[in-house]
Amino acid sequence: MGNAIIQALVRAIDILNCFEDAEELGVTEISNKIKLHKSTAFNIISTLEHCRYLEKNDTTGKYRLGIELFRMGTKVKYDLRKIVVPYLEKLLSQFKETANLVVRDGDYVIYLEKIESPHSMRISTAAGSRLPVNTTAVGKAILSGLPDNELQQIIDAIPLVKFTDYTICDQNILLENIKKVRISGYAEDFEELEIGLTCVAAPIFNHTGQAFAAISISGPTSRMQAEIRENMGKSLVEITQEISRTLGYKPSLKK
Amino acid sequence: MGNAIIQALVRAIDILNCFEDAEELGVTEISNKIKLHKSTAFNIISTLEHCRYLEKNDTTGKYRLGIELFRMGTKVKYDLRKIVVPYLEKLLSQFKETANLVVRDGDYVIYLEKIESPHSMRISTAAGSRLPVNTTAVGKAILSGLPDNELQQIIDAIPLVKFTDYTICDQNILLENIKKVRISGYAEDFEELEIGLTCVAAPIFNHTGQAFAAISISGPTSRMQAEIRENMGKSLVEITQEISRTLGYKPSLKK
DNA sequence: ATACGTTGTGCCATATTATAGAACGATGTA
DNA sequence: TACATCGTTCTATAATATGGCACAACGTAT
Repeated sequence: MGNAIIQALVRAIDILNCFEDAEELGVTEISNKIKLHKSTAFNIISTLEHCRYLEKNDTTGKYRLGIELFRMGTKVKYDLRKIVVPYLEKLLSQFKETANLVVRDGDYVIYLEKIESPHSMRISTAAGSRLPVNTTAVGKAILSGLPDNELQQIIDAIPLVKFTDYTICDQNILLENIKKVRISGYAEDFEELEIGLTCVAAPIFNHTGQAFAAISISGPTSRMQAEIRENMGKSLVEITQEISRTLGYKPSLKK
Repeated sequence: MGNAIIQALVRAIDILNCFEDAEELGVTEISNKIKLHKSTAFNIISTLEHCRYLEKNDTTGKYRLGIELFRMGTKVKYDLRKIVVPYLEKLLSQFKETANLVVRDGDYVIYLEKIESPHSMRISTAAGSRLPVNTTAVGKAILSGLPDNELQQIIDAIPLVKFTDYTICDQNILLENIKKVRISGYAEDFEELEIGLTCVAAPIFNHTGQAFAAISISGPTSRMQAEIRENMGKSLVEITQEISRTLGYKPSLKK
């Protein structure tokens, strides 16, 4: 596994990752964070600055993520996005609530796209954000579409972090919850991530039969009554089946 | 100048840059493009894949930009964005046309944000795109806010690429055009980038008195009559002056 | 003012690391 | 069947990053 990996590059990416929770960092701060000699860190940082992946704030002397990283980030093409966005727009016009597309990234889900009501339109600040798979409807939807061994493996691996009083922090309850999702085809999240926020989600399968993405509708709990959620669930299942078929999924294997 | 630059890292970024015009590339293709031995390229590519900055398409065997690059790209914080977006929204509601925020990146401008009419709302595909400074209203706006020597330097350096019949490809005409911008305070683009597209833009100054960004309004030529453009220009100048002051600009130096 | 603890930055010999050549199996083409 | 071309692995050697040391600049406390 640990072969043919260029270390200088990995270290550079480690440095970039330091900026996940901090907006601006100095050379020494970074070198402490990832246990790298100040001089080495400086060399890498200088290189990243030279390539505009980092920028120096001349007034503070510290560094921040650079414009080139932003630019290249926008170049990442997800065919999935092109395929799914029209469906999200359809969902928005149907239910007048925010529709999301997420993909699985290991033990996390990453928001790829968010179609909101016109009121708050703009580049969504949530796009690109990352959440653990157990705390969201989309996470549970994806989990429900994984084979049992992989499902168990993830649940064993991740800490069930409590976000609200309703967050499911018990493995067995989570597993039961997911079994129900497998029957109904869609997952729900009742303020498990945030008080006042309710979500409905369904998984998207690829050609190998694995759930790797999901779409959801999210809205204030007050507007998400049982009947509406059921309609949303049905629509989501219909749509994800269509998308999965587009992606080459044949609903023959594993339920 | 070329000191303390880590080459493996620069090569990795060169590889990422290969994907600007191509969505999927193979190892050999990349190694040819940047004149790197296949084996070396493979090592770097493997590392980037390991870090999820590249992804392998198992069916084609080729590589594409990865989700981690997207995710980190969204982490790039531009305070500027936070400051300017409210103004863009104000412009949109006032003129009902698309409003943009760009920053200068050497001889180019990069679109940071684009606020569009509700009709086409979503993550703008144009955000992150890069255009030469001479072909756009925003580019000319920024040029007008640079000191003469720097202005001349850029104009000498860049090729004046022809996009449409109206693109300004003559240095002298471009310079005269920019002098007019300095008087009026705002720049205009009459189908110089694209037939049917007209823009009005004004520069944003930082605390050192240099123009480093600009905002613009763009719309179909048919709706952008002289009187409207004048109103837009006035609004843009007002707004950019306010933003520049927020950023610490003191309109004392250089006109 | 002086002294100290930081900071970011530059230099240089050494030891670690990436490099590029050759060769592999797999796939596609003539 | 034979030939190209693909991605991938291995290895010795050559090239490179490393990290110790030192410096100037800044802020803080003596």
